[in-house]
Amino acid sequence: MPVFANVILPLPLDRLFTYQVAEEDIDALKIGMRVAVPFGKSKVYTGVVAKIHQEEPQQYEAKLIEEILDEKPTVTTHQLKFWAWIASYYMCAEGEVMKAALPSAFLLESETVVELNKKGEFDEDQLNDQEFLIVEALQNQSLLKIQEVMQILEKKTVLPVLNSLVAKNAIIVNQELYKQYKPKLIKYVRLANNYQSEQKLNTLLEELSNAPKQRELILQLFSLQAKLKKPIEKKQLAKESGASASSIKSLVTKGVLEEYTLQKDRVNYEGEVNDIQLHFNNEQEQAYSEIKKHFENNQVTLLHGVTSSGKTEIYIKLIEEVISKGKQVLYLLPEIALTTQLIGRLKAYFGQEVLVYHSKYSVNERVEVYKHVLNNTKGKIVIGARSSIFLPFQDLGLIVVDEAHEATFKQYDPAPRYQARDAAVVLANFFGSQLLLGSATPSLESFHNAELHKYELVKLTKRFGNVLPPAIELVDIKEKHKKRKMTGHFSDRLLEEMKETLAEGKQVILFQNRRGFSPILECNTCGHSPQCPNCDVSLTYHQHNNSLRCHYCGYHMAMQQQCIACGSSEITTKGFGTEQVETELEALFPDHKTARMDLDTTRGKYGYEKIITAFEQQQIDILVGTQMLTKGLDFRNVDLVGVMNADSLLNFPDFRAHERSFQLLLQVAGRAGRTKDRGKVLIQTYNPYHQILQQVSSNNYAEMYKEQMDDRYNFKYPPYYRLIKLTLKSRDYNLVNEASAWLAKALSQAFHPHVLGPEFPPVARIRNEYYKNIVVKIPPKNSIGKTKEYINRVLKSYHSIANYRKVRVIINVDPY
DNA sequence: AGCACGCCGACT
DNA sequence: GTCGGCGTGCTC
Repeated sequence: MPVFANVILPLPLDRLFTYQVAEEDIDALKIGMRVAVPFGKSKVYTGVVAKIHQEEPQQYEAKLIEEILDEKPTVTTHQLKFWAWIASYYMCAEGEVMKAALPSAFLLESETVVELNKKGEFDEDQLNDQEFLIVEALQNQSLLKIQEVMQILEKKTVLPVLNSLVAKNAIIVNQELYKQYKPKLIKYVRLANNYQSEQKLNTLLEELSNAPKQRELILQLFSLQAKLKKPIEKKQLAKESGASASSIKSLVTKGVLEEYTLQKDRVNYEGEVNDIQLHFNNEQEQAYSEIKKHFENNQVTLLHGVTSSGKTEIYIKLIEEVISKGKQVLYLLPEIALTTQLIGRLKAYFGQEVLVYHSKYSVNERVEVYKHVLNNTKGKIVIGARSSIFLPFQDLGLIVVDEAHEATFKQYDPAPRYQARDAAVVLANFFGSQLLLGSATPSLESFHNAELHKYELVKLTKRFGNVLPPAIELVDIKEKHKKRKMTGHFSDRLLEEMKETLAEGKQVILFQNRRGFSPILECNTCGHSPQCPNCDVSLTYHQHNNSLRCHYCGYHMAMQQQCIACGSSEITTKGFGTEQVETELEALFPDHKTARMDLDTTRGKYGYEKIITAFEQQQIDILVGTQMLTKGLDFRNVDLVGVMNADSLLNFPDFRAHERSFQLLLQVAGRAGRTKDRGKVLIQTYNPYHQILQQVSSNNYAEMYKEQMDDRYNFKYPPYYRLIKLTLKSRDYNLVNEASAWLAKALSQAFHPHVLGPEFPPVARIRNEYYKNIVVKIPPKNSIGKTKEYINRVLKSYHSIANYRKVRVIINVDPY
């Protein structure tokens, strides 16, 4: 009986593909293994086996699986089930989920390579110019990729040329898989067996008396061995002895030393493990036992604890208990908060048990973490960003979602557009594991769930060590402007407080939300401001390299001295960003060290850490930054936090703008006064009577919640209604309009009046592509599954209209 | 998504 | 006459 396998391929296609299993592979092949399969005319893809069966396909002849890439499954059945759920809920292909779920080193793609046909006889005279070029290139370089062939010939369609060469027996064309994951190999040295006895050794040292460097090397090797009591790295020996690599080499050639290699784990923790005792206060003790009680009933629990109320200690205690039972723990954090601070804390406590998984890790590092989790070999605790929900857990006992309100748990692009916090609930269900959502400012969705008793709620209302919450003061900059009390973007109040704080030797954080508030150029004469040629946005001014840039497509040009439209040289910058704040600071506080933390200054793997460390060690007095400042950072010496302008947050055109402003402002405020002294927060605004700002200043979550929920109810938004956003995109402006109008009308037939749009987004053109949005609102009583089914049906008929097919439709379920 | 196949305009 | 452009349809 022939055996077949359904394979998930890393493509945005809505189905699996069936391949035949070769006779000799039938016993070896298991569900969850990776296989290399031919696809189309020339491609080879890595796929994952989702099902093995004996139903022969009737419509086509199944191709054979080319190769099995695993000895045992890389993907667990839990994962396959989870992938299927994600694909169906977030309306995308399983292949897209697979791409997000597996480290890219696991998914090799084939590449066509060309080499000379050494066996074949051919006549060079029979080649035309192009063919000759290829043969000539192959004489210098044994392998050519298609890309390289294209470069040599300076054209795109190279296949006819290659085919002709194959026909003339000149070359052969092969499919080559990309290189696999590479283990990290370290070279070690040791004394050869012959010299292990003391007697032999003495003779050796005598022999080497006229080769002092080599003699020193041997002695150094011994002292290192005695000190470290573990294998000696070649590099380290060279460094310690000051000898060159060639001295080592000559000792190896003499047979005195032996070289050998060992595989080194990239994910190693070499720091110390401290025996830290957790001391709970009464409130923490209470919260902890409540959480435990809810967990016993398998309830998702929401921990609503004000900033620095000691949530982390509670997590640690819960984690400790779970791993002591031999189960695994997943600790989810928003990407941005994944800094050394928290990881350091957990590693100091749990040592080798901690694995870290996020996007700044290299492909190879991710493979190692993946394997450790799969085999349960090392580390029971995974700290990671949203994608770590896809790791191959065996026995997951607990998931902690920290800063659970954070929008970055939702993936925006590419598909799968999943919300890791929500998906974690499903994941926890699969494993029967406990789930804790932690936040100082829970999202309305989560809090609503707690109200409905879908989740249980546990509160921490006091800051740890009874530190008072920071005093929050609103500064009316409209009035300050009137009374001429502003210096640049600083009010007299802010300057006053800053001077006082700095005088006490304390630090200051200034927060400037860059979004929608970057400096743009404007001509005083005609009002023109330079636009991006590819996107519908104004270019923003970047002082550090004196250029104008587009944030969407990266287009940039030199700063203009004259207006492009009218030639006037009277140009001003409008709006302000972190850079400008920093410049003003340098003039206002020349004796204090300032630094800036935003996307520009934190590039690179350690950019972020450098600034944080410098600030921690108080080499920086004033730190200016964007959102990044708000996440999970713990600075002991900060007494003042200034928000340069709160209005840009509040005026953001989004139904969550108010909720998000509240969260952000309270998070920023939480950076102030984390120790004994009461911190101070100044929020500058044109609109101090705004209800959100009032609620922030009185730290009144309950009131904010009630008011926002009323709005959501009245305007039919989440958490009452669910949303699905469809975005249409094309280079053809008219076609986007036409196609989106058609789609909106088709959807309205079933969902009227709950279809919004089509509408252009605030930035309607990006990289020369036009965008238009349609939002479907799903009333609470309607089935989400049925709604999606219907949308899929509409999309099917949409795609059957040939003209509309070139307009891409992006589906975003529960958009943020 | 790729990638081949197929049908039309601008060049030797 | 061909080269090379993009539109169309398929991939087990």
